[in-house]
Amino acid sequence: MQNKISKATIVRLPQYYNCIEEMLTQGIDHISSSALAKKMDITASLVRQDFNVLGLFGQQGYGYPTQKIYLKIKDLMGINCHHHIIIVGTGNLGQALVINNHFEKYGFHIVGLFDVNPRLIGLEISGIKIQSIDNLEEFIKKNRITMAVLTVPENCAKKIGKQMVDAGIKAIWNFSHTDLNLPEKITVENICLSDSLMKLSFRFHLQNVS
Amino acid sequence: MQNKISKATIVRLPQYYNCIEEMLTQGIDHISSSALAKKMDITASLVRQDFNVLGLFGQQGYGYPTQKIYLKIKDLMGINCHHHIIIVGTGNLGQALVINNHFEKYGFHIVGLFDVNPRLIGLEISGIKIQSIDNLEEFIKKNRITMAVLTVPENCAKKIGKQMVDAGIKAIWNFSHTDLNLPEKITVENICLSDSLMKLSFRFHLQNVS
DNA sequence: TAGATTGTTAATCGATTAACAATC
DNA sequence: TAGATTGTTAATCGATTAACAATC
Repeated sequence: MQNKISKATIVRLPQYYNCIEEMLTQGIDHISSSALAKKMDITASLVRQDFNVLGLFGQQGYGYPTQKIYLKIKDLMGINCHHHIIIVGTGNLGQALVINNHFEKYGFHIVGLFDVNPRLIGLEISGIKIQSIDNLEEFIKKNRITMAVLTVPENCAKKIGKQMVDAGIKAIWNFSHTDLNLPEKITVENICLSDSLMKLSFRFHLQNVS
Repeated sequence: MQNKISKATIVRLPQYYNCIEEMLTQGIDHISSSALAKKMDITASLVRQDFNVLGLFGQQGYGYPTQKIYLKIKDLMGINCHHHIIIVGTGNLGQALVINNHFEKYGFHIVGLFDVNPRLIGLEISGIKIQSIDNLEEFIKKNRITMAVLTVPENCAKKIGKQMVDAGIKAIWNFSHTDLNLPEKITVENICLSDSLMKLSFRFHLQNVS
């Protein structure tokens, strides 16, 4: 099945998930590719192509069973089971992520917070104590943590990234504005806020100046 | 020139900017497409194609003049002049954005903060007072604000988005996890953190379970 | 001049859309 | 059965790569 799931399909996967979740809450128990496509603002053909490579199947003349497809996507994304994650860097952004806690909803349970700043170490956020980054490696190994959020400044991101991977981390949600240069088998998802802001600025400029 | 700058090219534009900025600080005054490509992990051909549609030109046998190209990209992205922006929603994420202030570096000057929460209204963050969202429309009109950051909860995002556009906002950096459904001429850049987290989870799952 | 590297056209690759037979 | 809609193949579209003549 996963012989060739394109990047473009992966981007749409969470969107399908959200869309179908909403339908479930509305009590809709089946949906056609064309109805889903309309809601997602894409073509029905693309929905069917995506579902095909993802191994999601429907029934001719009827459509796709909402509940079943929903659970299957959940399964594919690995958010049906609980993951333990840590957050490294508890500055403003790190703290905001902990407090907003979009994680729990998707099965990500925060089990550790780390920082270098002695003024933060020992503080509790949402009931979790901030530890010294000196404990990082030991903590990862001892608790067999595989997933981490990296919200440290640019200048130390590469170093800490490598440290974490050496200790056993396999996936990193990277908010530092730098490329971590890690081995290919490590899954890294970059969020570069300033790049996104510049994109906005460029598109705005193009519309309003040209 | 801007007859057809593809989405893919726009994504790379801030990356070119960062790359070339770094080179400038290193005192490199010209660069070939192949050297830049190597640094960006793309092909030299793609660099030249991108630069062509963007109107960035070099010299055969020599390459591209770093300084000139840098300033031209800055110009294209509209970050050579000062923009006044406002932040609507000063919860944890909004506050983190103000405090981290990635804005100023790119010429975005925060001139207003807004929230509904009476416990936040009147507080100052980085020297800027949080106002009631009731003042929002008047403030936008009076100060001719065209760009806004939207960091409010999902359930009120659409309403506030429309309000802002009616008052004169032309570009929105949208952190609420919802589609704003605004007219096409309004530039919207969405950041959906939970979608990004799900993408990470899926890719991780694919690597480590299959 | 000779070497390097651009600007640009043509070829390839990948992703989206269209079409339609299969079938619930 | 007739209508609806899938699953899948073929056609199109867009983006990337390769190639090379032009030229600094």
